[in-house]
Order: sequence, then C-alpha cells, then structure tokens
Amino acid sequence: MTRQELPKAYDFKSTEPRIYAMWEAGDYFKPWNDPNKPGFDPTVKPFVISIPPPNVTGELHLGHAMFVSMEDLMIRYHRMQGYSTLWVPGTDHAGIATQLMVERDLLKNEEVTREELGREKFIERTWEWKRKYGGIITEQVRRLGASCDWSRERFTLDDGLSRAVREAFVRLYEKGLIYRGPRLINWSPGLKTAVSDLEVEYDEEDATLYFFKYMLKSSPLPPSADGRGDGGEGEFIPVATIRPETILGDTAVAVHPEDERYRKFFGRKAIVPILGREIPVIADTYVSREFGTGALKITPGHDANDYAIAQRHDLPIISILDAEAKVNENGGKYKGQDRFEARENLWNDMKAAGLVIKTEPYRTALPRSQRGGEIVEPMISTQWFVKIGPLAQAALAAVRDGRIRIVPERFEKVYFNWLENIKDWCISRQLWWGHRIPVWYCPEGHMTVTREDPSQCRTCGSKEIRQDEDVLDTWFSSGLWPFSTLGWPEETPDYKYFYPTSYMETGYDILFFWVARMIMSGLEYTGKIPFHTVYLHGLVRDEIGRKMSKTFGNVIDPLTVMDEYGTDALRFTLLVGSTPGNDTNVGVKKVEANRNFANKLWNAGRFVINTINSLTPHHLPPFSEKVGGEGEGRRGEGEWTLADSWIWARLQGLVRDVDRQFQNFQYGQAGQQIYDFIWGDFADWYVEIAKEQLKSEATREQTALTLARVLDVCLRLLHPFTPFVTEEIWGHLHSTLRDSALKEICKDWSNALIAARFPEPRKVEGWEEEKVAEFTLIQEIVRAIRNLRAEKNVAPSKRLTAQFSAGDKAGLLRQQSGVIAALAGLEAKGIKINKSLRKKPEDSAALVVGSIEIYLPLAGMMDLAADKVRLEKELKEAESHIERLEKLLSGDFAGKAPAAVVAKEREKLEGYRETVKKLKAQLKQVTLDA
RNA sequence: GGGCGCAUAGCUCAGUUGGUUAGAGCGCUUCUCUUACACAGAAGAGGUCAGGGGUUCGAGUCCCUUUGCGCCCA
Repeated sequence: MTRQELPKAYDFKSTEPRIYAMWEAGDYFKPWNDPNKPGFDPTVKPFVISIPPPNVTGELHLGHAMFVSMEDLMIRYHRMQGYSTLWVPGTDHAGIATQLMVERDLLKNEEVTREELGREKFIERTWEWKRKYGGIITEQVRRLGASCDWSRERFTLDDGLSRAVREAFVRLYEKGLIYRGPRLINWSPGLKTAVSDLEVEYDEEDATLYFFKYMLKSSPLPPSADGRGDGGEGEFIPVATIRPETILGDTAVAVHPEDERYRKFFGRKAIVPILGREIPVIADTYVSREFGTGALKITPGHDANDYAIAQRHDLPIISILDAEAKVNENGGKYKGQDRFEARENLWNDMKAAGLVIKTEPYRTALPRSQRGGEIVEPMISTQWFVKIGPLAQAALAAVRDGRIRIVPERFEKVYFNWLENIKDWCISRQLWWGHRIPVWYCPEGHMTVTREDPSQCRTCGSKEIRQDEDVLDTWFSSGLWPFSTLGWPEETPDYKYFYPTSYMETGYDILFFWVARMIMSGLEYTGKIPFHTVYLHGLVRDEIGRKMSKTFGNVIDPLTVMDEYGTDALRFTLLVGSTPGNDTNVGVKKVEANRNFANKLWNAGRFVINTINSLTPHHLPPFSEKVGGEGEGRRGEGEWTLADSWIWARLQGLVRDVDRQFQNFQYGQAGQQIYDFIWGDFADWYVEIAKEQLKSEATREQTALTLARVLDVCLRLLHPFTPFVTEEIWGHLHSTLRDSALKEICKDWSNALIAARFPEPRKVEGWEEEKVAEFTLIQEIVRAIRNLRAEKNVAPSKRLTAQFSAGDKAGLLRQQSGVIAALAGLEAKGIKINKSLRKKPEDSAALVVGSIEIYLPLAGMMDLAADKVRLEKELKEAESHIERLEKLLSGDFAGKAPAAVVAKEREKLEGYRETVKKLKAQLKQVTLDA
C-alpha cells in the first residue's frame, strides 16, 4: 500500500476550510435527536447554547473570537459526551450601530441624510445594507470553527422574532407593566434619542467649576440682629456649578438646613440671572455643605438629583433644551443656541452684570453616550418604560435559590446588587431601525395596543390611527433571544424540546445589558429560567493589559492572526490564557507559541501514523487478544514495557484531571494539562522511547498500539480546543489504522473526530503509582547524565560507557538499560549495572541519583576541583532537606498529618539520607584523587 | 460613598476541597540540523508567591490588615 507522505509542517491554510466543509456537509452541527424528525426521543437530554448574537453588520473582533471559542468548546465537549447538542446562531439588528453605519454611508456616498430620504426609504436601504454585509460576520464566525446549526440561524428582525417582540410588549402592556409618560431620561443629542441608564458611561474629565452670585430679592422681613440680611440690596448666595447654562432652568436654590451661613436666607427668593425669574431658597439635607460653596442650584429639568429634590419640594420643572440640545423658548435671549455656546454667552453676560465670582479647573465624571460619545443630557421626555420591579424580583429569586448558577460565583453579588437597585427601563428609542412600538393613537388620544396591526381605534373606532413613531431598545428583543430563536411564542417542537437552554456564555460586561434581562424576560414570558448556568468570560486586552482601541492602535485583528498562525492557535490562546471572569491579555507571541504546539502535535501524529504504516502484518505475533476488551487498560502487567505502563498511567491521570477541570469550568487549566502531557510526556519521552522499542520485534506492535491509543485519546481530549488540527490528524490516524494490523482498535470509531466519544475517566487499577515512580527514577537518571554531559561539553553524538552501582534498583535498571542508553547517549553494550562496586572506576566522573551511583568515563575531561564543587553543592542541598525533614517529622506533623502524607515525607528523608551517604563517599574519593 | 477583582521568574500568566523542592510560554545563556518536528531537541540561570499579623502539624492557597493598580455600581 502506498501512502502519500504527510507534510513536515501542519498546513492549516488548506486544512481548515476543507475540514469545516466536511463537518457542515456531514450535518455534524445538528442535534442528533431532532424534534422535527422521525425517531425523535423526547426523553434524551439536550445541551443547548444560544449564541450571543453579534451585530449583523459588524466585523469580527477578539471579543467575538473569545465567546465563539469558548462556546464551541462547550458544545463540542458535550456533543462528544453524547448529548443531543444544539448551538443556535444568529445576529442582532443593533439599532443604533447599524443605523449610524447606514446614515454615514448615505451621507458620504450620496450626500443625503436619513431625514431627506424619509423613514420608509431609509429602512429599505438599511435592509439592503443588511443583505449586503450581513453575511460577513457569520462567515467569520464559521472561520473560527464554530459548530453551530446554521439551519437554525436567526436574526432579531426576522418575522418570527418580531412576532415574539410584539407578543412580549403587548403582554407586558396588558399586565400593566409597561407605561408611557414624561420622565427625566438620558438624552443623546447626537443620536437624538433617549438611551437607558446603562448606555451612559461616566469618565473623569477636566471641567470647570463656575462660581457666581445668586442675588436675593429684597426681603420684606424686618432687619435681623446683626444688621445684615436686612432685606437690603446686594445680598447673594454664592453658588458653584459645572454647567452654567442650566441656570436658565433653575427653579430653586438649595442649602443644607443646618448650614449657619445660609440659614437666614430660608424662605427668601433668589433671582435667576439675566432671566430675572424668582425662585425660592429651600433647605434640603441632600446638599453637601463641603462641596463648592455649600449652596446648590436646582435644575430639575436637567439633572436627576435635582429632579428628586424638586419632587420633594414640589418645585416646577423647566426644560430649557430641545432635541438637539439647543436652548428653547424658556431660555430667553439664548434661544436657539447650542448648550455649550449658551454656556459661554450666559457666563459673559453674567460677568458683565457683576454676578461672577470666579472659575476653577475641576475634575469630574461626565456622562457620555456609549454610542455617540457626546455628553448625555438629562431631559424630561415622554417615553415608554417597563415597570421592572416585579420582573427583577423573579430574576433575583432564580439566582438566589440556585435555579440559575453564575460562574464565577462572585458575579452573583454584582447581579443581586444591580437588580435590587434597578430603576424602570426606558425602552423607546427615537430611531428608525428596529422593532416599531406596537401602539396606535387616534385623534382622540386613545391608545390601541395589539399583536396584529389594527385598522381602527379600539376605543372610538376611528380609522385615523397612526403608529407610535419610536422603536424599541435593541436589548428588548435580545432579552427574548434564548426562546424567540426557538420559535416562541409558538409552542414549536424546537421550543418544547430545547428550551430552557443549558449554558449562557458571554462577557461579564453585558451581565446587566443582556443576561439579567434575558432572565427577567424568560421568567416573565415563558415562566421558565432561560438557562441554568451563566458562564462569564473576561475581556480581551492587549499583551500588556490595555483595552484594545482603534484610536490607540493596539487592536489585534483575529482574521490577520488566523491568516498568520491558524484558527487553532488563536482559539487555544484565548481558551488556555483565560480564567473565568478574568480579563486576559493576548499578544501574537502567545499565538505563535500555540501555532508551534499545533505543529508539534501534527508531527507527533505524523510519527505515529508513519509507524503504523510501516508495520508489516505478517511479521506480527498474535496480538488481538491484547487489543480489545476490558483488559486493555491494564498496562501494569505482562509484556508491557515500563514506558508503556507509564504513559498509560499518566494518560489516565490526565483524563481524570481533565474531567474534573471541565466539571468545574476550568477549561484553561484543562487545556494547559493536555498541552503539557502531549509535549512533555508523550512527545519528549514516550515517542523517544518508542523509537527504541520499535527496533525490537518483541515490542514493536505493542509500541505501535500504545502510540496509536495515546494519540487517539489526546486528540479527543484536545478536539474541543483545537478542532481543525485534531480532526485532520485523527482522520489520517483512522484511515491508517483501518488498513493496518491494528485495525481492531478503531473498529468502533466514528467517521469523524467531532462525533467521537470524549474519553471517560477510568478507576485507578492499583499498579500505576509504582510504575510511575519507577519511570520517574529512570527520568532522573537520564537527566542527571545529560546534565553532566552538557556541563562537560561532551559532544551529543559521543556515546559513553557507564557503570552503575544501583543497590536494590539494579534489576529495574538492567531491565531499562536500553532506554537509559538511548536517551542519555550511552553505548548500550558499555553499560554495567551492579548492586555495588568493589572499587570506583578510574578516571570517571560520578553522579548520585538517590541511592544510585553512576560513573561516566570522562578521562581527559576530568576536572576534580569542579567535580568537588558540584558534589559539595549537591551535598549541601541534600543535607538541608534532611535537616528540614527531620525537624518536620519530629514535630506535631508526624502525629497530626494524615498517615499517607507522613509516610511520603519519611520516604523522602530516607532517599536524601542515601544520597548524602553516597555523596560523602564520592567527595572523599575526589579529595583522595586530588 | 458601596462592592468586586488583581498583586507569583525580566515580560505575560497558570496554580479550586491547605500537604511541605511553586509551574508554563516568551525572553536570556550554552550546545545540537540525532531519519516526527529548527514552528525542533538537550542542558542551564532566574522567584523571601506585594508588606504585616493570624488560624493550622503544615499557607501562594483560609481569615484580618496595610500599600499599590484595575473594574463595576451610585
């Protein structure tokens, strides 16, 4: 049989698209138990994740790469465990972001604004845009290897999802949980829409604190004792503000009730500068006496705290700004001016009027629009709100009583804190791209709120109805995502079988925006939790922990990285470099290292495959009874070599560890351990020993068998992390095995690794510990010899002879002399192993490994002085260990620590005592020779 | 103001029921193109696990506290 040689380096470029196409064509991404197909078994437990839908017109960034990698890992792991697995993909219409994108494009290419175009035409154009660019992000998600069921892909503006949104809105309305009214909201003047509290960000910035005089109206009261406050002219309260233009909307000046400085002014009237309006001086404990001048101007129409004070004191509320944040008719002569322009002009006018005291630089947190970046203006505006209290209570209970688990746990506190202090949710947006609010008004002012578009007013029958102009917050529809994507409000087969979903995996930055709202919505509309586990990953930062930003220029483009190092390398970097809920720093150096790992695996695989290929069937002893059956794991007996037993024991230990890590969501740790095993144990040690074992007819086949089995398990373990390279190697391994003398071992393998079973932990059989200990001794011996060779600059090609004084380990060493010789560069025939040596070999350097002494003939390279230094150093170290252990064992430790732990330490002590004995003898010899 | 997180090798980070010689990658030093791999192999240097206190036979790991940095909420 002829096989084409596998290339020396793993070629991810040609492999990845081919493998992904194979998976898709093979329907591997679909749940094997499908409620829409014959033979469906409703008792089979599914595993379901809904993808956090990326912006439909967005482009892939590392945040996407992170969640796709993480969720694909979860999905592949569960799929390999046999769950009927569904990962629902889809995209979000992302109201503001998309609308801005299209507006910008229209302005740039056609010099037309959306207002000029008109609502209908603009929406049409946005759909066109979506059709043109909407596929880019999903293609990029595919490139990451995402094994989602593309036949179930959804979009938040789909007919079905739009129906879900309308159903949700109408239900809430009917329950009285949605209302409309004028409230103080956050207004984004750039976008000309209301935004929710969450969409406002606060950053410390340089600002100016303006100090001015609030003149008091002459008092009708009689003069006071100190002769001041006599109602005369010139009295004022000094006030400090960051936003002088809001003076135009002031309706009071507030001071602390116990503030002696201003006490005398209570009940007096102050005069609004320039406008001349009279406003009361009020007392409120909210005022901080320490801040500024201790007096606070109250602008209830443009400040949330002032609004609250105004409610308490029944103050009038004056709006002074319009939708573009320009001064309106309430601003007198400043009408029509931009808020910052008005600030300057008003201040100048006040200066001229002698009302100004001073200005000072000041640092404060300014509210900015998360999207537009401009300063958000609190304004009174008529908007739609969700009365969130009852929903929040249900959502709190679901996490409190454990129906929903948040990983890592500490985010539960954050979640509780937010929901306990939640405010009503402003859900209307003055945008065009989104779900239009399903409310119609007639000229009489009646509202009609229906699931189907009405043709007349429900109250008066008027046919002159018009729909509310606003659309809903995008997060309103995202909140329905886990069930709307499965068909809700219809009781579809998918909804009935796959809902509630299993995990919700996303970044902690949208815990409030999205996760909490999904939980509230899920409980409200479906009566069920939308998922039982929330896994939160951290943010991806650059290699030194800075947030990635285009303006800063430190953005790493995942597509470029994948072009350069392959998808698996990027995925492995993101998965292994992160711990739950913690931010992770990514640099291309790490990706490169993981590209190297993929190549290492590839080459180890290549070695195994070539080995199997070169087995000649007719030379083989009857082996099949060893191959199959339950006994295959028992590597501690019979013909298995020490290395065979060792690698098998280590592998089973790895499988147990990985299993445990996966249960605890420690994916990074699991990946790291698989990496260490493959590179450190399998490639560096077992493969090297296998080369020796393959030379001997007696051990050839069992070695090939072990190589194949260990590689197989490694590939299965690693597949959820690096699906492409593992699938590719496994495919070669599978086809090679099928045509080999070892075909028995792959008889129950699936066609593709993606559908293979994940390794399950086996019980320890009892022989493992001893074999691992024995092999560890061999490793120590080999390392000691290599070390000395390197120190003495012995050429790697130079084969040395060696004599061992091995005591009770002589048997083991004789048995393993071939391994030691091969790995340590010794001449196999030149190795002499005795229990003890009557006299020390001449011109030899001595090594001590525990109770074993090793003599290497290094005539001509001997440096007795250096040897003495080396031996003394080792002696000192061993003695310090003895001292430490003796102290330890003579203390309470021996009595209170578990027996096994104590025994282990005793054993160590014995080992060091042996070592010291040997070292001392060596030193004596060296001294004599010198 | 309230809450949370982080501080471990030159750099970036692992280290989850506390077990006694703290690990990896990158970087650094020396050697080697040994027929799986130079995207590699071998050897090596490098850490009082931020400071202090406590619990314990035993603390990087648990508790308290100080300092520095970051984040969230108000």
